[in-house]
Amino acid sequence: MKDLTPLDPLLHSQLRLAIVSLLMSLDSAEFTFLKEKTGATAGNISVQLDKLSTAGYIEITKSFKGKKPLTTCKITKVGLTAFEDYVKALKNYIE
Amino acid sequence: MKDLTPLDPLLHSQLRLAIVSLLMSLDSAEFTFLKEKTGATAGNISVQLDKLSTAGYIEITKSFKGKKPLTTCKITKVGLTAFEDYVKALKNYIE
DNA sequence: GTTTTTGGTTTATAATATAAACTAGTTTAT
DNA sequence: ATAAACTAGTTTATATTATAAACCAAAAAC
Repeated sequence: MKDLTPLDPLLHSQLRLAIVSLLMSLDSAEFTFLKEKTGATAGNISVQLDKLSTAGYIEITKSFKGKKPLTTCKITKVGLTAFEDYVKALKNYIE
Repeated sequence: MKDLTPLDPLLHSQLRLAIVSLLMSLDSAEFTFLKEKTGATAGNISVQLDKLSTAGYIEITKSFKGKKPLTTCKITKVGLTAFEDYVKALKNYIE
């Protein structure tokens, strides 16, 4: 019957899922790009990136674009696997 | 490109999603059954059923099985549509 | 008849998401 | 040259949500 394996709480969040979803198809993205695409506030994004980074799901690189700070994000192997597992688990709920 | 339409927060919750997922395939379920299947505490389920019911996603019927109280849940048309919409939106995130 | 179990609800607490306020620096206009 | 406004974020406070603990009424077991 239905397998209701708990869903990774780190990914089962509107904004973090949106971010990781974008990173899955882009491989690398800038902070401002994520802000635009998700429509979330900068503060919210900052917090969620921190959580994903702390969990090792993404890697954050800080540099400069000209003179302005530039935050770039990239999904890690760990994040990729976590996402795939999440999707697999989720499908049991929605199919 | 990716359509990150916000996910219905009422459904995007581990436990409520599990409950609605079960109701989708069962059409009707008892409180104790949901408790068993989800592994959640009775209090948690009680609260989440209330929220789903208030939103009109499920219909709750209170009766008696012999002499014991019996709470039965059934998904409504509104709930069914909401679930379908949720799944549709979600697929943009995970596919 | 009192203890335990069943089937819940209510309420308190912990976790999470979100936005508001702030920082540090840059560009623009005066 | 300097004040005003903007960029790119971070930190912190608040609102929301999830969850569990405590509770209640009735029934069943002892």
